[in-house]
Amino acid sequence: MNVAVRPRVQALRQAGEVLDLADVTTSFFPYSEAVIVSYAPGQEVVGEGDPTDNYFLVMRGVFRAVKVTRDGRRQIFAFYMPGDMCGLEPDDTHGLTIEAVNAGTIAALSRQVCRARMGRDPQFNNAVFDNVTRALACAVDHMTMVGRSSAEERLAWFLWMLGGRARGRRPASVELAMQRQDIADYLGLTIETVSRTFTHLKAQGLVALPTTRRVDILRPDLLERLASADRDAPIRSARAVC
Amino acid sequence: MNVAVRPRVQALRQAGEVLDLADVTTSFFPYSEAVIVSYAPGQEVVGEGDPTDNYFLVMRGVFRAVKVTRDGRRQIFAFYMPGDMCGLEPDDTHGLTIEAVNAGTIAALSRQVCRARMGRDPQFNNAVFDNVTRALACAVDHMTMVGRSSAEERLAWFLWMLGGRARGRRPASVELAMQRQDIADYLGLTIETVSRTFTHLKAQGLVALPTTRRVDILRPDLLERLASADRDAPIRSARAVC
DNA sequence: CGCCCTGTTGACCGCTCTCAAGCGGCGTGG
DNA sequence: CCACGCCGCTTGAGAGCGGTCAACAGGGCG
Repeated sequence: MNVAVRPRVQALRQAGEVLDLADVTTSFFPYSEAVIVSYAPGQEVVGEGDPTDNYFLVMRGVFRAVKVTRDGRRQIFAFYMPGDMCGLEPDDTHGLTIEAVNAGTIAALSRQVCRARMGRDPQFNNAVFDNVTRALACAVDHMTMVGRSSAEERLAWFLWMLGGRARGRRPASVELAMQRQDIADYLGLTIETVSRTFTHLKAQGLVALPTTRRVDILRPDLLERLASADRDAPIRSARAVC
Repeated sequence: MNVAVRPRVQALRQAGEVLDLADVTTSFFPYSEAVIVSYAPGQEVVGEGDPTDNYFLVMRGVFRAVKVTRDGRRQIFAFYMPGDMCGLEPDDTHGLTIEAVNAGTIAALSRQVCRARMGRDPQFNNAVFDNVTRALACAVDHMTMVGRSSAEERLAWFLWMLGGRARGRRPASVELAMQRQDIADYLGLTIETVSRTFTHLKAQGLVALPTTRRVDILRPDLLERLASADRDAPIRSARAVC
């Protein structure tokens, strides 16, 4: 585990590896004590039940928020990408486990310092508040999918959402940072159903899979139609925390 | 629709109709312009797509946050009780419809004034921030149930959660403010499955239903075990009533 | 080459949905 | 007072989607 302090933030920013939102937020860190930590794939940032000492800001890579029941059932609540904040809990222990999906870097912010800063700095407070309400809005869509949609619709929505999070225009191809089990646990399905549904989408000509981790979107129109069980909703901001 | 202003808050507080949390929050309203509105059962507070002009604080009654797809599928994201804030959206339109489940009263707070006040008043900011992160934490459990549990587990969890929201000790009996369709849409089930599952829980002796709207919890131990999505857990003592 | 890990495919089963009928409380009106 | 209709809820029969269990495929790597 690679631990460093402040200068790392500058280095990452100068390297252009950090997205805008992270950039905006990190501009507030000189006042607190951000600890930058790098994680290997699968490594745990915090576990369920750990004390809520820190809030986290993703700098690089993809992280996942996981809830595991005692008998082993697993639900992924969100994937966090650069610029996303996570670990904001109401109580003094974490209700979720946060893990690195692949190699990534996270900034740990003292919860206490963070809260104090929120009280003093409206701009920072707004950024955090916006992040949390955005996470809530995303959870609404996520839950509607998990609760009310077919496997095909869920996967289409997932791919559509990933495409929407890219910078700039919606890409014709999305990279899957996570493996099938993570997708299944995010969508409330089994790994077999995810696999079969990919096959089905391929057979219909909606997507192609040059590799297991890359999805070419051949028919964005049809994919979107499947994805939007709610077609009236305006397309959410591409930066939504999902 | 009954509209009044500030004095109504005082009246309600003096009448003891408002819970502590609402009370704490309303103490900040003299500085903003709270508009108190009463709603009849089923009445809409805001609809999906409406501009995000206000945040809302439930004063009395139960409200629901609903997402409806074009083809009529319905998912309830949350039930709000006195003291809960809702309508906090990141963007300038609501992503959810908020409706009264039964007769209730809500305080509408100008979003702009509210945000400004959050920037100036750390105590108010903390109250709001706590409310939002709590909503997130609740969504995690909710999603885990919808995504990974059987109908029986979902309903058990729902009843267990309602019991946990009561003031003081966990009650032996809970009142269902909402009808079966709302429970179904909250849990991602159909009304028939909810009904059958109630029957099943009755047959097992876990609960009794003196009326369709009241549930006596006869075996809290077994209900909790079902609710905690832990099929492997040993059966706890029948006398372990919280 | 052979092992391991991830992903795919197949066969079968069961939970929940769908469609449909029946029930019971309550308000209305004769 | 009872008859009637409405609405919310329950119950039943049958079907289908996705879960479960199991075998297989393919790529990476020692």
